[in-house]
Amino acid sequence: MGRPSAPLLDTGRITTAALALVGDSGGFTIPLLAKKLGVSPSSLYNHVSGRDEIVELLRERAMSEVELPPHGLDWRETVAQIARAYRDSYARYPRLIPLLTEHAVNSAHAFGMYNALADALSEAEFGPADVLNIITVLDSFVLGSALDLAAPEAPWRPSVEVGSALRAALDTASSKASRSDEAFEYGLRALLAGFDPRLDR
Amino acid sequence: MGRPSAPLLDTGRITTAALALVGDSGGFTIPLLAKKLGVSPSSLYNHVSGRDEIVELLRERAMSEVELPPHGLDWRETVAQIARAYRDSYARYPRLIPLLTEHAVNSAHAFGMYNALADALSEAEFGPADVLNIITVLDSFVLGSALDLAAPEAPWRPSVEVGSALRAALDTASSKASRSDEAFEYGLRALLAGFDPRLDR
DNA sequence: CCGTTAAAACGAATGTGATTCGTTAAGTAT
DNA sequence: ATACTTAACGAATCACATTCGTTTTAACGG
Repeated sequence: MGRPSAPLLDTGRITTAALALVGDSGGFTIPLLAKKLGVSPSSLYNHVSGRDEIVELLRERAMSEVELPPHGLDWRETVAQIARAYRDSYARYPRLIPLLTEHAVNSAHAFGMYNALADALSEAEFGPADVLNIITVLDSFVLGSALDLAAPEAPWRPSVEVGSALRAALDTASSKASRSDEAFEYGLRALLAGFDPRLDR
Repeated sequence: MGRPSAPLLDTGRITTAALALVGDSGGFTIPLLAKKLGVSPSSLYNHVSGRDEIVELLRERAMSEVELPPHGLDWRETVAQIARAYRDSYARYPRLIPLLTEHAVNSAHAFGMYNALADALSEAEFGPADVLNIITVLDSFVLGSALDLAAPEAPWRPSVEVGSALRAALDTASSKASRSDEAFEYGLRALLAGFDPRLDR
């Protein structure tokens, strides 16, 4: 076939197609991706170094959808908005999260977010150690919540040995997504109430 | 070779060897596992249905190491001890977590833990909806914290665009493990302070 | 314009991993 | 003893990620 007049591929198209694959089935393989792009698997390697780089592109794409709130808000409001946007960006592609857990984070967008958090917390009365702890805690909580949302069905429909307290709790659950949403808000509220610049360590 | 006088394999030995593989390199493949057990890859299929079942065995093994605290403690103490034990069981094998995120949870031990949490919270003044939310939040936070611990090195050594607040925060960090430990305790304290039966939704 | 270089596609080939199947030999129950 | 099951093996299959050599054509420098 030789070189085409107009390139068939670029990283943007690869990223979009890969994200669609992940969103559909979670099954993201090079052959499937190539087929979706109407191209041979080896052609991809003219644009990316390998599968891992595609995963990084997906992370960056997801993170780029995190909108940072304006300056000047109350720190609680800033933190809450960032945490929600961060979690929403993962919630949009739940099947993406397991892929992202396999490698380190080096996302430019992620650091933009960390900067915004650090600035807001610093402008409140939080010291540097608290700032780092809070950012780490938020990161863990958001990622964990996204994983909870991605969990494939019924971790909440056990077979045996459910006590009355747990059963009553489970019976309050509606759909998985809304339960996960509600728990995220619940935890976020608890964290914001629990973070306090005056408790300072 | 034919059938050996004494069986070479059982699920316990398979689990132990797999856990050792995961702990060493994170690289857990059937051929490597077979080699470690001194056995041919296909022999494993006489004892487990496939790779996924081995992953489930690993989850169960890790969860079995979670020791539940005695009854009658203050709910904060109960929750704190369970959360720590839960997180420690993952922290012991950080490279295991990415494997576990790929499939649903159906762990018997996990339900024992959920039961203990539900009982303790219920004996305090928490209603069923709160109980479910708190369990979900704890689960997310623990899993996210374990993921943070598993993250392969320097998500905290960025290349560019670090503001002064973030830089100051990063400069307080010691080793990765101790930073992660400290953040976990910090977040746990915040959550316990933020959970309050009287705020009741 | 023309020739050289680099880009971008392809197909074939390699290596690894997961799984299946047929075979063999040794336990186990009638 | 005979029949059935268990647990090992090796060979074979299939999928995936990646590399390489080849081809065609775009882009660029004279």
